[in-house]
Formats: sequence, structure tokens, C-alpha cells
Amino acid sequence: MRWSQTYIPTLRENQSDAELVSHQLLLRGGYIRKLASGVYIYLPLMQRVIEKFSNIVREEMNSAGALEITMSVLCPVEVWQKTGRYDTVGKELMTMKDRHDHEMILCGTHEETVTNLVAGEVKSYKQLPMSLYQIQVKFRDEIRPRFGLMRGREFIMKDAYTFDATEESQKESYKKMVDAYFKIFKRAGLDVLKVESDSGAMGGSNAHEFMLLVDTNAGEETILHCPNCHYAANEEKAVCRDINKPNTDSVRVDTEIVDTPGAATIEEVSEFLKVQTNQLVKTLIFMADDKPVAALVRGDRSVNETKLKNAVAAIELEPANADQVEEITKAPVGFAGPVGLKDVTIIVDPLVAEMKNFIVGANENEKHILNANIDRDFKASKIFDITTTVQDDGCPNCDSKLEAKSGIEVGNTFMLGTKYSKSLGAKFLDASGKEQLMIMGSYGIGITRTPQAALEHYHDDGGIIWPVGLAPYLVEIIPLNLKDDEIVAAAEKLYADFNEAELDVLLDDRSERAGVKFNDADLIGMPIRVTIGAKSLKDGKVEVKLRSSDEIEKVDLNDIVDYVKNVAQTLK
RNA sequence: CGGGGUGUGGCGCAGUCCGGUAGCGCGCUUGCUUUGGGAGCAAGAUGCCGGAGGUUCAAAUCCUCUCACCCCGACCA
Repeated sequence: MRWSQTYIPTLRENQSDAELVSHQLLLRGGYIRKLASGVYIYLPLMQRVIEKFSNIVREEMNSAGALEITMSVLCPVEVWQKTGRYDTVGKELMTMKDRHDHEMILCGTHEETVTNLVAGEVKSYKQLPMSLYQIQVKFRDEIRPRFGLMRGREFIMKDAYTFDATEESQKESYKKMVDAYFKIFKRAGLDVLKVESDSGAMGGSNAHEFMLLVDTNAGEETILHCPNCHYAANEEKAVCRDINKPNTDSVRVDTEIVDTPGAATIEEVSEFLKVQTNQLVKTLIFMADDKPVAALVRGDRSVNETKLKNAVAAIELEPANADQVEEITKAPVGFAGPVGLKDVTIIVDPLVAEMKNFIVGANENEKHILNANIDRDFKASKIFDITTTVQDDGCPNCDSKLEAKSGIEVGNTFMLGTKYSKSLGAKFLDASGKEQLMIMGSYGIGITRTPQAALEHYHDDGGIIWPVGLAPYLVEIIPLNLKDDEIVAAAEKLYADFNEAELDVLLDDRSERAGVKFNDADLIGMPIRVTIGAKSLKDGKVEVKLRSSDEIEKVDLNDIVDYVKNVAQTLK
């Protein structure tokens, strides 16, 4: 492609509302433009990146035996009502009304659509396993879109779905997808970490996320990783095992109510009573589907709301507001405690359950209770891991300490079980003629998110440095002076040769000065740059430079295509 | 939804406190010169100062309402 024939609107200055380097680079490099919050237009270069990555995904999905289809973006609400997700997904569900006032879903995922399809088509175990996928736009009314393509309201996703007759077979299907995922990300130049995750509104038993680790604020999730046994899970899933337990008395002592004037927060109370924060127990009041829940964690730890949501099997969970807290505990915020609480579900974390003689709020203004003990002074509705796991907590699988890392989710895999096949009637007859529910899996990869995530790693001060797998063009030719006929002739010949050899090539045929072309080339980030200038050309040579290196190699004009081919092999 | 902030040519911003009819840099157009890391000179074009209402002789500027966008939090298939 000739620069003059395409559209690459590079900008000299950063746009003020882009926070992340990767977002900034896509904007400045002329890859994307914003239309509305979380809604982007992909310009020609981005379009090529999307095609490159999609093709990698497509090839690996096909090799894994998945069949490409395209499902509708729209889906009648009735299908979503059948699976219950019309209610459980909540406000993130994007919907519209047609002219007959019939509500339609703008799908953010396609379990409903695909299961509805398969339920009507597949009737025999002989047709299973079946694996379907598509690459398509998705809609999610995100509460706060941010970071450009990282979290949009409209984005492109690869979503795959497997249908199996038996658990055994489903495990194989799952493994095939996981293997394909590692191949895909490797080809895109990315090292990803597979972590255990919570299945959330998706339902199902087992789930993993594929995370790209980053050390910037681009990471929206915290991952706990064991360097020894390689256990890895995200914050919402990681089992909390505290290896620094506080010493506690073994003998239970009677409770005592004390005044704690002006001390409401854990810090204030611990300072006032001259005790460590881990001698206190935090009682946090939440509303779970409009029912009050008290969550008890140790004073020095915090509640993970996803874990708590799972503990009470709630659809909606939110912290109670000050009025609700007052109504439930009969005391202002800061003095809630489990002792004497009525008609409230009390979820106790295991770290609290093993404590003795601890301090809790007294449900009375400016008072706390000393020496509270579980079972004697209050009863737990349930003991459940609701503590957020942090750096240096113990690995649940070995004796090492966990490390906390920040990551971007670029893919996910879910074992769905029969949640969708049951509600949508995806049944088949097994070999003995008995009706069975299909066992499903669901697998996503963010097609627009992944390339931007990659840029969090692949850039320097000058701009983007694409891995070959994602680069819009492999090589960019820069003729330095368009008034020099020999340079132009050499550039045209090279351009023709690269095209002949079917290498993706961009020719910067603008009559800009060298500096402008070099800076733009650095900014848009093609892996290989070929510079044609008068000096080298006298000797029949051109200069080859990798975007990722400062070294310049002079190569004979006639050998250049082979040279570039070979170099490309050595790049990621 | 809560907290914070911003809307002024395509982009980045100044001007707003203290009202007087819009400016800078980059980009864009034309011409000449220049051509190995964001050139120089000259001449140009581009603004309902986010929108509506109000106060005033006069509003980008003051007041009221509204919309959009950004950041932090909740959410995250």
C-alpha cells in the first residue's frame, strides 16, 4: 500500500483524554478515532491489525475443529428470559426496541443464541461433540468505559461454544480450546498466564482467564501467582490462606462493652484501644438482592464482594448506605457488630472463625464489645472465604507465598455445564436412546482489546513496535528524497518486489522531509524499515533497520526481498 | 449512581476571577526555497467559545438549567 493512497492520520500531540500509553499510541498513530464514550472507529491501519489477529484466531480455531459461523447481533428478549440472564446480567445488557415495540437484545455474548440454535438442530450423540465460533461485534453497556479499546461499549470478540455428550468429552473440548489459546497468543507475540477465575453471571463450574501481565495501571485485575507451584488465580477466585495469623488466647473470656468515643474506623478503634488491627473484626453490611447481609472479616483484611456474592448466591450485591446500616444495626456507621443482630444473614470468614476474644462493634453509638467469640456470642449463618487475597498470603497448594500481579484479561474459557442446555432444551439421545442434556463450554478472546493490550508492552518513546503477528504491514519503505529520480525508481522497484513476494509492504511516498517520515515510521511501528537514500544507493545498497533495534544493516538492492524474509523469521 | 474535572477552528491550549465582541502553537491550502530525524519565508482558509434560558447598553466571561466527555469508586460474560 502507498501511504498517499491510504489514510494514516498521525498526530504530533497526544490527545488529552487518553490516559494509557497504548490508547495514546493508537490515537496518535492514526489507528482509531472515538465516536462516543467507549465507541470507536477503526481506521485503515487498525482494520489491518484486526484482520491479522482475526486470521491467527481463525486458523487456530479451525485447527481445533471449531466451525466458523456468524450469528445475529440481535436476539429476542424471550430467549434471554428463558435462561434468566435478562435479569441477572443487569444494566450492562444493551437492548433496543423495534418498531412494533418488541424488545431486542444487542448481544454481548451468544450463549443464548447458539444454544437456541443447537437445541433445534442437534438431536443425536452421533452429531456431538460440536464446536462453533464467530468473530463479531459485541455490545455491553459498561458502567464506565475506559482506556480506549480496553473496555468499550462496542467491541469485537471471538466467541466459541462447545457442546459435548459427556463430561469426559467436554474436558477434551475444553483442553483443545485452552491449547489453541496458548498458540494464538504466542503467535501474536504475547506471553499470557492462565489463571483460575470466578464464573460470575456466566454460571458453570470451572473457568479460566488468560492474562497479559503488565506493570502499569492498565491492568484492571489483580492476579495471585505462586512462583513455586505455578498456582494462579485472580483476586476474586484465589483462596485466602493467611500464613501470618495473629496469636490468640486459647481461653475464652467474658465479653465486655467499652466506650470508644469518636472511634469508628478500624484504625481509630485499634489506636484507641491500643490493640493491633488484626485483633478486631470488621462487620460490613451489604444488601444482597435487597436482603441485609453482615460480612465479617478480620480488621486488617478486606471483603471481596465477588466472593461474598457467591457466599449468599446473590444476583445484586451492594454495600448498604448509611440509612440502611442505621436501620439494620440501630447504630451509626462504624459500630456494627454481629452480636444481637436480628434477621440478618451473617457470613463469617474462616480467618475470623478461628479467632478468639476479638473486638467487634456493639451496634450502639461509640461502643465496642471486647472478647467476642463465635458460637457463644453470635452464630454464623455460614462460614465462607470472603477475604480478598493479597501479596504474601500462602499459596493454597504449596508452602510458598503468593505474588500479586496486575493483568489485562485477553481471553477466557468457561465450563458451563448444563445451565444453558437445560433452560433452552438442548437435548440429544445417547447411544442407549436416553435423552440427555448437552454439556457446554464457552470461550472468548478480545479481538480489539488484545492488540491494544499488546502495546502496553510493545512500544518505546518513539511509538509502537508491533510484533510481526499483529503488524498491519511487515515492512515500510522510506524513499528519502522524491526529487531524486534514482531513489524513486529504486523505491518503486522494491515496492513491486515486495508485493510480488507477497510481503505486506507500506511505501511512504509522501513528499515529506526525512525527519517527518522517520518519526511517523517510529510512531506507527512496522517491524522492518527499509530506507533508500542517495549515499547508500550509489553503492547499490539500501538500509534495513528493525523497529526494535537501533542497528542499521546495508543490504544490496537485489538481495533485499530475501533478506527481509529471513529477518522476519527471526522476529516475534 | 457517588466524588473530582473539562467543554473555545482538525489537534493541543490561553482568555473566564475583574463583561467591551476571540487569540497562540501544531496541522490544513497556495507559491518559492529546502530535503538523512517533526524545515524556512510569504500569502490564505477554518469558530453560533457544548446547548437552552436569563441578567446587561454589551456575555466565551456573571446567574439558572441542560448535554457531552475525562479521571477515581462501584460493575466487568
